[in-house]
Amino acid sequence: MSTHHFSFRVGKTLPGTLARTGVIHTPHGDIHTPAFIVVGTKAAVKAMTVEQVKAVRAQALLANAYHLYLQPGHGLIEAAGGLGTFMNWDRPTFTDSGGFQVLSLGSGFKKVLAMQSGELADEDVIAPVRERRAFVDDDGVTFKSHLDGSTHKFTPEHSMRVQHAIGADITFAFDELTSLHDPYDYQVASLKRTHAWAERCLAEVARLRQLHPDRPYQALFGVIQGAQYEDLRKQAATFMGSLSFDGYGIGGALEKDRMGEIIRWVNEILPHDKPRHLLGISEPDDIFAAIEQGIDTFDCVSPTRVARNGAVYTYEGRMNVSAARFERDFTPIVGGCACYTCQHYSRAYLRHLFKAREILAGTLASIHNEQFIIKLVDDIRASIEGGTFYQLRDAWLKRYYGR
RNA sequence: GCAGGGAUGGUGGAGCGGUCAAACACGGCAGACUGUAAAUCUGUUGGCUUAUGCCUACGGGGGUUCGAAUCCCUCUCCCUGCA
Repeated sequence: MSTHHFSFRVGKTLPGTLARTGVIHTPHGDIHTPAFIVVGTKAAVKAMTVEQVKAVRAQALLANAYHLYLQPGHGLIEAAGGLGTFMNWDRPTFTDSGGFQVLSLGSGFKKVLAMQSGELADEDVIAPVRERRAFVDDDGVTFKSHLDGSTHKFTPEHSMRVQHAIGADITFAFDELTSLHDPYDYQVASLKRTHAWAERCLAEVARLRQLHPDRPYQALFGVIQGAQYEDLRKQAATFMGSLSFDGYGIGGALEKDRMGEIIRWVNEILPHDKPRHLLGISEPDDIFAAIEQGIDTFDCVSPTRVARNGAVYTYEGRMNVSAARFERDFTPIVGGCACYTCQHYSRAYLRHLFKAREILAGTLASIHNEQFIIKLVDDIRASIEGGTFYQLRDAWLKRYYGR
């Protein structure tokens, strides 16, 4: 198997489900799936060194084309020898296309990401047009930089060129994210646009590969949209599955209550011999549901973001370690946890660091949270190999959510 | 000693007769965070009880007034000038 190519091999499967183990082979090494991919948007996992990220057994890292285009300036990472070399990360890398920013800087700017359709009022989810910093049309997305307000046009071709220059092993097609609150008509129009963009991404990548035959192979994953609608998700999986992508991302608005169901619609249709990445998900119940329905990899900012804001994972659920009740709790976050933080520091010390606004607080909490979620996914992988998936799932979820 | 200026809730600091349990900031407490706009954002923050309720509170005491953190007298302490 050439180290300069990309491949995916399915290992064990779980009868009666879409769950499977596997190995994604990339020019920078293998990823044993299911796997949690840590997020390092701007070529850094926030508050963590690469050594710390390796120590929590992260197999791969995902950065973002939008941020790396704006922040260090276009061309710098390419000049540095690519993303991995630049940031001293020698394992596999992914880049997101900037598609998420269509939503997070557009209709979802300064809003919460809705995970249930009826839960919130539209005005809590949809930003007024005048406040938005991203505007979509059929050609692409016009961004007003969150850094300096300057205007940048991202098209499918542009995103692929940026990702090509960054040099990640796995790239994503440029897509449009919608909100659960966008009307059906808009979801239809948006999906059509995302599909047109997918074909443009494939064409541009083909052009770039021909132009630079010496470069290591960069895989391209197409992204399945369609929000919470079964017909649109299936249509998306059918169309995208027929194109020559190396793998697939499942993205967009996912109703939490129906996460597994939505993923199943898609994964029953997508080619079974290609990897499937679930974009932006890491809550434990979602992870179990997604893996059961055939998801191979995840990425999510939640473990580190939540950590910087004082929340840490335990087997009994997530807790805010800066709470007063931990003032004199000299036990580790999780007894027996193998992470550096739990091996050396107490809840009381972490609480102190958060109250004292010490930067170390976010680092120690991030180490624990990343380790916790990575271990969870690793344990699930082992349970599929060992045929104990359901035992692990039921016991784990009961302990964590108390239900 | 004389003249002037101050003393406000955990802290700093507004208010200068009623709409003041008292702006605002910080601190405290609680919560949220799912392809990173965010080491961020919400809520709350005298007590009792949970109400268009009562009590206690704006250095201490005493007044004026229907009503005072706000005006007057006095005491204590602090600051700035002049001696």
